[in-house]
Amino acid sequence: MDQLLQNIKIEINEKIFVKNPESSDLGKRIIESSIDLINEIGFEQFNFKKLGTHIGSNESSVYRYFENKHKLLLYLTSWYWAWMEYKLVIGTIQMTDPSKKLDEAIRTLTKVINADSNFSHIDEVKLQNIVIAEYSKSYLTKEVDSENKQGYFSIYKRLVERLTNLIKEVDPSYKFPASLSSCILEGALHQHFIKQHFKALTDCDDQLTPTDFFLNLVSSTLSYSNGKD
Amino acid sequence: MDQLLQNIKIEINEKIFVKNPESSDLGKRIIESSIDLINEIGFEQFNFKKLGTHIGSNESSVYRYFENKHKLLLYLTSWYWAWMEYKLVIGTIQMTDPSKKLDEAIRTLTKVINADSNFSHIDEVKLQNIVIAEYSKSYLTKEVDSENKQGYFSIYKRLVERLTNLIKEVDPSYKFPASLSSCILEGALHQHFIKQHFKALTDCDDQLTPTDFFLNLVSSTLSYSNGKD
DNA sequence: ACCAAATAATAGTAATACTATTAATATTGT
DNA sequence: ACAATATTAATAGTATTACTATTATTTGGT
Repeated sequence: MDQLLQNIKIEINEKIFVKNPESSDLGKRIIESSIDLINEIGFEQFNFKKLGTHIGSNESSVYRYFENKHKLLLYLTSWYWAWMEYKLVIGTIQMTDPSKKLDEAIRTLTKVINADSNFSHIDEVKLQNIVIAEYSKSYLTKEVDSENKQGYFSIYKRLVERLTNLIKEVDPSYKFPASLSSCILEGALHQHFIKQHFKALTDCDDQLTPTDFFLNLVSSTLSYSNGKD
Repeated sequence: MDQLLQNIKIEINEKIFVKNPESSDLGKRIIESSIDLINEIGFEQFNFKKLGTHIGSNESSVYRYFENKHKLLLYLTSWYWAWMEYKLVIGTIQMTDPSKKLDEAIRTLTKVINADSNFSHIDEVKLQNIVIAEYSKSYLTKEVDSENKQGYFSIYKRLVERLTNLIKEVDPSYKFPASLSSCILEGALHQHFIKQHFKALTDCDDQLTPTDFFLNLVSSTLSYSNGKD
């Protein structure tokens, strides 16, 4: 897959950035370093001055790429979800059995990224940790409706929709395909977070994973018309 | 229940506040007004200067009650979860059938608060909206582990645990009681949020509610040894 | 070598998140 | 009633943040 990914390009809504960070070396360093820094000190402590220092450049140079740190977070998380969507699509494209497709999709969307999945300048392991710890902050704002209208969350929404459709294919009679889909995506992030910080609130650890939990949940909730279960 | 609630007192971890807001009129006005203000302008835009103006008092007076706005959010959300726990306990105490108890618990924990549930100086409808929109921000921080150690999240954890135990009672063989419990509590907030802001990501609306979704999810996931289903 | 674009450096502003000090007001004990 | 004490309000000030504006310097293309 690494080779494949070398050649694809992840497209992010142009309104999210002032200047496309993919278009220059400095831009790429901004992305690379912001992932490092946010992962290390958290989104609240993170700012463009610290980022400037971190990349041996200047605060004002960062502002030529992103209006503010909120937009940068939207960029990073959009990139993550676009990458997830890509993995989901290529991982299930040749499958015909709906239940196997759904199974594979859930695995892709809920598992921990392993260190060697790296390509280009983006460290996906760190990026996933950022998404786990910070994604909610990108939409839990007073501006959510206007930003949603501008399409800032469209990649994530498309991904939820894809999973919803896979659920519908398996069980067209199920009443809550969209709710289940959003619950899996958001719930997986939450389970990953609490398995790190509130161990008593989950049964998941490195053996029994969030993937196991959601596979079990889905297989017992849906009526599989053909194939497995 | 309103009468009952008049007489109970919700106890919050003393480390969360500098001076107990329940101990004075100004303190109560701080709580009352902060709920109004955060609900209105959101947690990011909210600060103690605006709160001071709102209660016809001074910024520095607010600091005598809470170190910072993060602590105030911890106070408000702790109060909410304590109140939820209370409702859950008194709503299920006289029940004997585990599956009916669980059913009632899920209803209590996932439904929308209605306007007339008000008592004292706290507007529970607004407070629930705050919890839906802001609760995640109280623990998605770099300080989460140390604050957890200090017991700042103990009420919420106890509530998840209570629900976990109800799940275990219904189906002792189920492998993920804690994950399901945390998933319901956190997922309900999420479904309420997306039904307001990302309608395409959920099947829930005012007819088909998050409560319906989670009741269905739980009843199909657990094996009910006795009673319903 | 020269021009344009990109980047870096510097400075400055308004707002935020506080702290410290003092003044005014309420509450309590005798 | 009145002094002592606690509480609250007002004022001022600081460090940091989240930017904007201006100018200087570097870099790459022709």
